[in-house]
Amino acid sequence: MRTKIKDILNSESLDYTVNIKGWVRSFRNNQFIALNDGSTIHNIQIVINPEQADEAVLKNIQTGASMNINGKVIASQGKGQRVEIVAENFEVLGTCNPEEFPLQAKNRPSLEYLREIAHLRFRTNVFGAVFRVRHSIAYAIHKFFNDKGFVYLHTPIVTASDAEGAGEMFRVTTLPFDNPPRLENGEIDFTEDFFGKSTNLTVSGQLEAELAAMSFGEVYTFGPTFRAENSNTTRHLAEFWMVEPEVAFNDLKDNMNLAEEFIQYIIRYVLEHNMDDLQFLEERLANEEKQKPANERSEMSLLEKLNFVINNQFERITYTEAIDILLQSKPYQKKQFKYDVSWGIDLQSEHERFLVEKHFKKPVIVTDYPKDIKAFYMRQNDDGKTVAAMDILAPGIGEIVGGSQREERLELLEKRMEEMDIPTEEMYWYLDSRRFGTAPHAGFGLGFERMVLFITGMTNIRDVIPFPRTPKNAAF
RNA sequence: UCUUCCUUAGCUCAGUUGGUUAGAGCACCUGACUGUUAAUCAGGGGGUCGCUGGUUCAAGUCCAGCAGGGAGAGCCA
Repeated sequence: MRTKIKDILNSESLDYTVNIKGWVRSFRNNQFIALNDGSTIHNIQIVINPEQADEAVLKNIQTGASMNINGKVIASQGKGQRVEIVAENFEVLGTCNPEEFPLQAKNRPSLEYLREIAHLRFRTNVFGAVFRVRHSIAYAIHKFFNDKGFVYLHTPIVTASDAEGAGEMFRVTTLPFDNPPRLENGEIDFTEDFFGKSTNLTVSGQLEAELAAMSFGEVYTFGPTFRAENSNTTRHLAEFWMVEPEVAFNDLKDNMNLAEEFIQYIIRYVLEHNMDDLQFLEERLANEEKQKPANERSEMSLLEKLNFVINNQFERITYTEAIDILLQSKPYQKKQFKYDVSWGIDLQSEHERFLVEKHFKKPVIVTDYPKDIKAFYMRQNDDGKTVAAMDILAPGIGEIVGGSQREERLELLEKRMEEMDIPTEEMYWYLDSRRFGTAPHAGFGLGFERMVLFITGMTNIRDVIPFPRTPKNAAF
């Protein structure tokens, strides 16, 4: 029966026999193996007697090799660790040629290089920590909603809905791309396609979630999402995971409260369950920041930032107030913004960063945006100019949540769809939810990887998903 | 897609105003040592300087194109 390294390190007991299996991180002095099994960021030290070992076996104890070890857990005879394992017998299960294996203990591979060997990068401390934390965040999301009585809804990955306008879509088809069937006017005949119509990968499960919310009251989705945008940034992926709660009878304020509670819950959960990994990631971030000029370094360490977010309420301002703050800001008056500020503009990155990182220095919820820069389904406010939208902006990440109260009034929704050229006939199923027992409701979407970025302090979204899909890259 | 920067050994990087045989640290290999902590010490091997073309007596170095990557912007989560 295999014992996990995490359990040995967490246990107070000594002088018991264990079997452990894992991968060699380093082999020192022909005698000391640092072994890691992924259960924790920490290694355990295995002490072997080189005189008892076959020389051929000894030679195979190389960085990256997998081993099976039986031995006794004892108080460490040396300094640097509390316990160690004296091996009684051991074997190398899988060898690892050091001339070919790139992850050697003393190497300092860059994150960019590790991205090119994403199939091996799990075996590093950084990615071990990141993906254990990623797992915890995913689990915390399900636990949060489950404990509140939400129903987890699996919305379709292949959709025919082309209406939402959340971005460019990936087409799904079985038609031969070199010679597709065509109509008389030359257009491709999608009635011949697998689904009998043009289909794409989903860009959002929101519209389907709204339908289910009209029965269960509280639902959430958590699944892959695809955007075929040619986005090359540290915070965009072509394939990413999104969480979308949708709650009947909630208004915008309820929606904000839910989102804030949700984010704080996740952070609290990770602080409670992944402190070892967070401490390592905090150190990693501190080292990365040392490379930057002093004025670009963040004022808080990773753990300080996370504690700050759970201990302080998010700032809540309306779009109109945000514009006023920007107009009165130093960078605006000194003409340091690249983009002009006036009521009606979409906030640019530089504006969001000023509000979040300079002015409020904490997460900010901006509400009630002009209706012309937001989606058709958002509830129209009485002023006739704005909609009940809310975006949560996080330091270093930008928009981490986008949500709104939805337009539940059929006539107003139909009118807005017509204004925005959304085909109402095709969307009859969506409009039916407003025809039959419509109710006020609200929801939001949280970018899962952006949340992982925020919590781990990593700076590139490609380093918080196992195998990133970005323009020109679908390796592994 | 736009702007900008980068590409030299397995990894991280030097390489001067263009000038002989392109360097360092680590990794790797060989040997020594054996309570080490990114073990240490001595020795050794390792390069189509991203690719293609151009300028020049001479190109890692200058110019152009292409490819890949980073950062920022747009779009958004």
